[in-house]
Amino acid sequence: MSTGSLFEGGIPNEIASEIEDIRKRINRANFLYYVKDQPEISDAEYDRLMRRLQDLENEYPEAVTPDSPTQRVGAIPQTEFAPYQHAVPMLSLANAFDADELQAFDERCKRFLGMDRETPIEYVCELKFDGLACSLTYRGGILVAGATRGDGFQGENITENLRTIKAIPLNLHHSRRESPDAKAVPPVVEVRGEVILEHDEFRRINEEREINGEPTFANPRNAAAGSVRQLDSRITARRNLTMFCYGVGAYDGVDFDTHYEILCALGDWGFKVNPNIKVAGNIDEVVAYMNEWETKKESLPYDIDGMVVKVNSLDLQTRLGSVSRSPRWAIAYKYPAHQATTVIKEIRVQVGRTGALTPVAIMEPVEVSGVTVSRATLHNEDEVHRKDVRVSDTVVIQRAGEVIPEVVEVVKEKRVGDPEEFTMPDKCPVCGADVERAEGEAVARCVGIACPAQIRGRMIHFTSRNAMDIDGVGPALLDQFIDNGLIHDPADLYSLTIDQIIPLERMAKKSAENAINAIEVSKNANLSRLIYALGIRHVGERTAASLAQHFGSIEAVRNASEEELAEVQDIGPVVARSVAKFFDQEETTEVLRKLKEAGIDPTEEARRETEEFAGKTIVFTGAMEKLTREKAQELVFKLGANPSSSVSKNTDLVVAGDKAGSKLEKAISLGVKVISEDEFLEMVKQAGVEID
DNA sequence: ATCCCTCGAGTTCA
DNA sequence: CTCGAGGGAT
Repeated sequence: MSTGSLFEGGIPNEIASEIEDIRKRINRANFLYYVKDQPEISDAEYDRLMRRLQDLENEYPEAVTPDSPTQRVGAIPQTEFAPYQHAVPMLSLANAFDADELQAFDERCKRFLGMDRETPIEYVCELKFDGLACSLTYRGGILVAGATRGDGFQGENITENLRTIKAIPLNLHHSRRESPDAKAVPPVVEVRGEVILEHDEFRRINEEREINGEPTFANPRNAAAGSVRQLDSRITARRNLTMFCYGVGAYDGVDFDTHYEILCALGDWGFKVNPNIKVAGNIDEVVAYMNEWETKKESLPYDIDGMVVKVNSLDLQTRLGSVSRSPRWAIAYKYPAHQATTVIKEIRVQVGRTGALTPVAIMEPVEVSGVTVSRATLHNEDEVHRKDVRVSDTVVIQRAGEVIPEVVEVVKEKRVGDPEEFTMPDKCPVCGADVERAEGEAVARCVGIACPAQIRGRMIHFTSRNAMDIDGVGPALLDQFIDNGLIHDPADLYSLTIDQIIPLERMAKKSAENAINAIEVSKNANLSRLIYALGIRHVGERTAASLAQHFGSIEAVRNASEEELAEVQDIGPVVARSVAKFFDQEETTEVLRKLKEAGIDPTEEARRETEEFAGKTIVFTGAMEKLTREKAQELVFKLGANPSSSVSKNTDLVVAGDKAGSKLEKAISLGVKVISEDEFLEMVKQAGVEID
């Protein structure tokens, strides 16, 4: 066995230098790709280098060092994380929720420093990433430890996991900059930042989990936190996390004058520093930055939940110091939260007009994006079990599409004891009739014929805006009619007299007249509205319009056989059976008789095919000024077009009003023609119709 | 049998 | 707005 010049520590010299060379090239490629977003070598070339290094290291295991790029693939599973004591505590920041509170922060700083109000303080504004705060410790420029923030004083040692994140340098660069203020890599430095997951990667992970039947993550932040705290770092390695660095904890052997200098130095050393940083000369510029990002944040490929404002001068920072657990020299401006946590007080079961039983979560009221929310639908029994929502649970809620509240997930760690699982009652909570859930269906239904909840629901539907449009007769008034035995079915509305209404609670003469008047006006409703108003299962606005067009009168629909019904466009066996069954019922015959008696027997106006609209599929979105969406749909239908509610490649035209949302986006991405309300009205005029 | 497109139904708050 | 399911095309 020969030793000597050819061998060093058991490794041939030329091998040692090749290993070193490959590592340098891989590190540089990683830096350019993950930190700078400007790759210089191809993926294939990168893979080739990686494989060569892996081979060499397999052959010479002594050559493996902790900062070798091969070590990013993850280590074997751990049983738990060791606690990690932060040398300098990772403090939390005080919050500001609007511009006034930022101004107050500025004044507080000045007062504390004994400055007059006119002298501006320089601030650094940064985006506040919605991820997991972590700290990285480097000795001699090599990553030796990484930890979560934890409670600020003690976190968890997750070095192995953080090592797998490609945006984190395993060894620090010596500054590439020539400028005299460039900082050399210090012997010891603790760097802080936020580990996040970009939207694309978040989506990819959830799709993968969905396929594997695993629960999906509610948001990128949760996914990032879950990934970073994996006991098996090989899983973390597959999650493509990234990290933005924004500060330092303990450090030695380097001097800084400002926070901005620190950020520049971090960039020089090879960390990923977010480019959207602004040095603001005064607090007004800070407010401008905040306003600017309120909308611009939507276009970022990752989530931010606000911004961070820091006094730039480290000297001033030191003079300001800290109060309890947060520094006086920094503040976090938080955008209004789109999510919040609250507690489930009760899971109530509602009965709809079709008898559908819907579980609804009644929650401790909580503010979500500007409104107080206290209830949210849980859709159906399966949904409740899927999310495993139980009474007394703490849940995360959000407003879907910025409007309708929904329960995102249960915070399992906060569950106390073992609350009972939700079960759908087997008797209707309103009328006590049996509850049935059809084979393969998601909804359970009350089978009661005379269920008051269903009757009430049918009445509300009958009078609703898109049905008979009886303005001034709302749910409260209908309840009184029903409770006083004045009406039993929708047709009874037409035999109500003003003397019957006036004695009712909170009913002035004027409102009574209005109600009677609105009922009278509704007699003019067209056939499709009447069919829709009857509330036949599976018959909504579109199907009602089809039936009206095809048959022309209620009588004709009633006399149609199941087979004849199924011949109508868009009506198949299920809908045909439902319609036939509806008209077979004695109650229906009775209602129709009473309606006719009241003079309600509309015929459908034939559609007038126009050149402009015939055969076109049109979607209306957003708020329009001159017309309601419903009126517009009715109008174009009469002119031969097919109004639709969703945009697809079959859509010919999208009319976008004010504040149009996802439908407009979809139309643009599909290349569907989009016009404004004014252009639409012009088209209508061309078609020879006047709008009042 | 399977996929895609639509429609229907239920829901929240100011 | 979203989910589930019916209808029709493939």
